[in-house]
Amino acid sequence: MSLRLYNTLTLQVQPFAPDRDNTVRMYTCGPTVYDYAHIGNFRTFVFYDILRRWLQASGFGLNHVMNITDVDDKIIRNATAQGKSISDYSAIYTKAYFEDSALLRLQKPEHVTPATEHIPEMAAAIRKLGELGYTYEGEGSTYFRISKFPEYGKLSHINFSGNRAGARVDVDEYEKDDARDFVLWKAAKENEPYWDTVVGRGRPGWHIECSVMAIEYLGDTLDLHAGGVDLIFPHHENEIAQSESLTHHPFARFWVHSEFLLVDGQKMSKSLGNFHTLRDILDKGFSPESVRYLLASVPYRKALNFTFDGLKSAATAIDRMRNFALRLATEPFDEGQDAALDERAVQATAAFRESMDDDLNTAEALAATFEYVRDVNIAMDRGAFRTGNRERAQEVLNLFDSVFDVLSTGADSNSLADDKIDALIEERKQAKKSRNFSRADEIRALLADAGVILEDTKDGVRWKRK
RNA sequence: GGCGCGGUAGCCAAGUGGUAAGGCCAAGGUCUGCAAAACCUUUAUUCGUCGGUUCGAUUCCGACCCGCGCCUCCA
Repeated sequence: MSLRLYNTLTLQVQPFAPDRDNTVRMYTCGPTVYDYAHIGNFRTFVFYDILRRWLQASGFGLNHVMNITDVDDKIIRNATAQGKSISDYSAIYTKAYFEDSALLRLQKPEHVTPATEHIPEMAAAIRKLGELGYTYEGEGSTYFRISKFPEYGKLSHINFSGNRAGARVDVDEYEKDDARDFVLWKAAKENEPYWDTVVGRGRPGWHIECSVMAIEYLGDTLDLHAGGVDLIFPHHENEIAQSESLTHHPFARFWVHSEFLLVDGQKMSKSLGNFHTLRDILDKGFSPESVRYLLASVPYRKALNFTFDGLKSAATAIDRMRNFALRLATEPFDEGQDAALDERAVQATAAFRESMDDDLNTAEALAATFEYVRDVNIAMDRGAFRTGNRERAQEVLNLFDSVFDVLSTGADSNSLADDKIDALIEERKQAKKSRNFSRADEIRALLADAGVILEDTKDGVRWKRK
């Protein structure tokens, strides 16, 4: 079987493949850079990364666009409060976002597109929508008239009949004809940043940036559009309305959405005191790999309950996997090749692939990997594992790590050079030989302080960095 | 009120109309100068509750209870 994904548009799991030339045209809703991204944001961003990696593992090329929302009410408010320009302000958090992303080993999309670098294109699109009769103006702002788009609600599966109200609902602090209508262009207000464009002086509404940048970089129809479930309505519904009114083509073939992250069973909020940024978590001594593993281990369509116990558990699980990788790399196995063990590796690979193909079932893929690790550990213990089995075993690990990417350590190998470590291990070996165990333990402790852990095995000493 | 999701061992969590993956934690054991690592054994006769369909349901249907999300900015 090949990759199947749950499509919010159809409410079904469907076979996924790009529409043409084997390249997936995908768009994901990126961060709004008004503050440090929190762990909930990263749940979704890690999901994008897992999706990217599995699309690549499935043999597809990738053309992935992610926006950076660098102009919005919160950015303006915070920048103003600090006496900064919005670009100076948002630059701080854009930079922080990419630092955090690198720590979490998130692959960078082929195109990262800041909204403020595409204002003229947005204005042009809004003007075109106006020419096509989809918009109206009020007090210098431009709105999208939902009543002109009969399919509105097809993504969120909301039936809007009888829900018209006609009341003027003040949502974006501007007046609208219909509660569902949304703002495409906001008229400049006192003391707010603005752009002079073909649709007047002001700034873009939120939704238009995604439509315009997606179409500019990827064409009228995307293969895949992703985001968090909270964006289904109204954001993605609005994107569809704008885009399809503009191009008269389906905007995206697949819509995939990641579920929410809860903290200690509750929605994360600053008032509950359960609001965590990645930085906060790392400051408590957890590794970025642990965070990545935890966020990736729960399938994306299930709500993920984040706890620090869960993080500890993730760290231990990673250790188990790393210990296995170390053993595979360093233990001197007997010559030969065990056919059954190679077969076991092939089977593990197939199980892993089948799980990931099944709507990215990471929990099951993990189980397939751990079962394999246990079986091979057993084989190693009883001497059945041979040098000739290394290659296939390594392939299993490589496949696992091509998705989860947690095996390599954070690499602060500046602490102690390898040859220094080897020298100390040699000294300890001599100490042990002369039964000077206190010196041997001293060396172990010394290395431990430097983040190096020694393991005595029947085949000699091996070491790893913590 | 409308729409949707979920309730599986101490915790996280997969899964199926045929009798419960995996990870973490805990206890005991093998190995070991010590410490690790690894392995073994033990830990849900049971899958929110109550009914129904069925030879058989955790898996299908209904009702109920509980938790959560969206409907307004939000990953």
